[in-house]
Amino acid sequence: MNDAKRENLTNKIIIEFSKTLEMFNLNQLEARLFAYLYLSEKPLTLDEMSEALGKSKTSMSTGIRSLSDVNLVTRVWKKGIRKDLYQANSQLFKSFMNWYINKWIEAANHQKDSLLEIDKEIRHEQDNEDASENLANLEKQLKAIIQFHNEVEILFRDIKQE
Amino acid sequence: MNDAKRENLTNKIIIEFSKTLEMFNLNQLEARLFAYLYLSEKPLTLDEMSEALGKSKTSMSTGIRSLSDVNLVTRVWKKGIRKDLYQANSQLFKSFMNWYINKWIEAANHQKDSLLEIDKEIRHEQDNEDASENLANLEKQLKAIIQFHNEVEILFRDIKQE
DNA sequence: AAATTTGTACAGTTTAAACTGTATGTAAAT
DNA sequence: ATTTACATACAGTTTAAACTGTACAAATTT
Repeated sequence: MNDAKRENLTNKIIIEFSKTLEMFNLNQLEARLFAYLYLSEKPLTLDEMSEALGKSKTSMSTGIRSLSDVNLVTRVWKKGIRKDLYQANSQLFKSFMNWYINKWIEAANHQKDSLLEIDKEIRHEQDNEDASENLANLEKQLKAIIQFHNEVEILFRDIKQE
Repeated sequence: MNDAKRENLTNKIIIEFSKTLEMFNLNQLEARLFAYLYLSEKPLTLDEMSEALGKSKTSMSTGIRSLSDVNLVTRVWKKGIRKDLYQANSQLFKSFMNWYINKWIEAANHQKDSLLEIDKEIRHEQDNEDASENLANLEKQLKAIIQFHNEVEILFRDIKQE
């Protein structure tokens, strides 16, 4: 009956930890997966995770792949073991912040570029204009939105250096 | 045919801007709603938004309510107009960052408290232990998770002051 | 080489989120 | 006081996300 106690405590931790992880835009499965993996002392196989979380192996496969893609989880080799083993990256703060901040910078930058393209289009439109219409206001708002993207990008770049 | 041109440009902006807004955990409707509202020069009614975004008035109502709840959108009064009028808060960076950072701080803090409760439970468990089991490792990991929450909270508090 | 074990692609199902139309209570207008 | 116009609660529907089981290719074991 002691294993049950331990499992109960583990579950409670997973539930709370997951809530935070979901704020990083992990979906529920990914969050639980990471949390469980982190709490485990040793690397785990897809089958073990499937068993523990009560979800299909396919789900584990896709979930682990997502987490690996963003470097939150690492595949690990152990001689004599055929199955893939995975473990959570142990540097919680560093791993998550690094990934998240970069995601923000990249997104802000990319969308800013797209918006600058649109701005170009507007200005071009304003040139050969029949003067019947006024795009000036739209462009003014657009400029503010671009500036917003700039500020977001700068903020996260600053955080990156801290 | 000039209105069509303008609408086309507006749509392009909305699409790009929305992507950024969704990174703040707005859902698609909320993002588009805010973007459209921001681009509009004047406050809009639910019916106007419904018409413009091609979604039901009920959707507008719930979407606007969400945005109002977090202070991204404000209700506005104009004499002689019976319908509710809404406008986007014009201080993009300030509004979004303020809201988002507070959300993070609150969440990190709250989950940290829950985790501390669990830690208490574990320590209590360890006392009247039949020694048959070892929760030490679990507690070690839990401590690290709590520390993670601490660091997240501190980071966002720092950002808040900049 | 044959047989077994593994991860994952894919089609189909289940579950949850998003959305709509009707109904209702409230406030303004007549 | 009656009528009209409005926002939203709610039940039901549609759409999208999450999940599963089967099948298959790659790798290992026999």
